[in-house]
Amino acid sequence: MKTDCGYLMSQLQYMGGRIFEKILRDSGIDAFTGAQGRILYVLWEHGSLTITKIGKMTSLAKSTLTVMLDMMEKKKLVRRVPDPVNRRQIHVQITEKAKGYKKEYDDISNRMTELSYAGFSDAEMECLEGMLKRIKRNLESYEA
Amino acid sequence: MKTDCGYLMSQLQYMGGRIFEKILRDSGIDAFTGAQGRILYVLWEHGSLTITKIGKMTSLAKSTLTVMLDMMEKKKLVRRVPDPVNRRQIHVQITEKAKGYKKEYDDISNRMTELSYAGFSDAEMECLEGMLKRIKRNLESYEA
DNA sequence: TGATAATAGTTCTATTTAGTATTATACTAA
DNA sequence: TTAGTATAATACTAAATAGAACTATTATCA
Repeated sequence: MKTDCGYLMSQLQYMGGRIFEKILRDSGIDAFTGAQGRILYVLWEHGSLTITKIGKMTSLAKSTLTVMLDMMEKKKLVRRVPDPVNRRQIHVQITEKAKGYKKEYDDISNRMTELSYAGFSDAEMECLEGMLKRIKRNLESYEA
Repeated sequence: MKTDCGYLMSQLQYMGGRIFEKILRDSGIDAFTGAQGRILYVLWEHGSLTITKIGKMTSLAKSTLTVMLDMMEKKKLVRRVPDPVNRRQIHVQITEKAKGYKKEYDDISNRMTELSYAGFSDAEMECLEGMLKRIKRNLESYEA
């Protein structure tokens, strides 16, 4: 079947990204960007993770993360701690400073959600989320 | 309602982008990239468009398009033609060379669709597409 | 054990994306 | 008609993203 879903999702990504960055800045947050927020998102949840795990959870490539984490370390949002046992691994720890931004970020995420899914019923949102998860599984099994 | 749809869509974007680029390269196409393909997509349809219109159709910022079109012009995929009447406007024309890639691109798009939406019924795809369009309208009315 | 493979991260390079400021042109209204 | 505003595109800067090649470490197994 012919569909434009892929194209539509790109567009939502561009627009949504611009809007999110703007709301962040309008809220006076200059400590981190939207992209950095997506990495913090998994660290707010887990506190400390290896880079490989962050890659799995965010779906970002590892070379992307090296760069992002460099920046975030410079801004004291995260800390790299080598694993004493497996010396190949680096644990990325979230700092107290970054923990302090969680609430504000959640508020902005919620605003973004309200704005994006205006007019959606709960059932529709669940339906959408379910389908996105299925697509994710499809892509993951292809990439693997 | 709490949802992860935004986060999920970012992830699909990252994974899907990597996969698409890889399929492009594995298909022997090095004349353009996935991002450039999204711009060609609207030009294959319309032949010639002003930069502002390409921005509207792709949802890309105009400063993004200046750079992308520079590259695509260098690769002879498009041509910039000033409007003789309104001298502020530039018409971006697709070249014969770029037209020749349409079929291959469509084939790859179709493969990407099959892979992404494996297990989806036609009704589900239409449902998804409808919801994405609604989100797009919501974001557009916010950005305006 | 020692060779080889696998894993974890980084570096380097190139592309993509967008905000802000700027230039040039067109439109509008006093 | 000209002053002010809106529109169209570019220039400049900075960040985000990923592939390929690399280093270092750990695991495997003949």
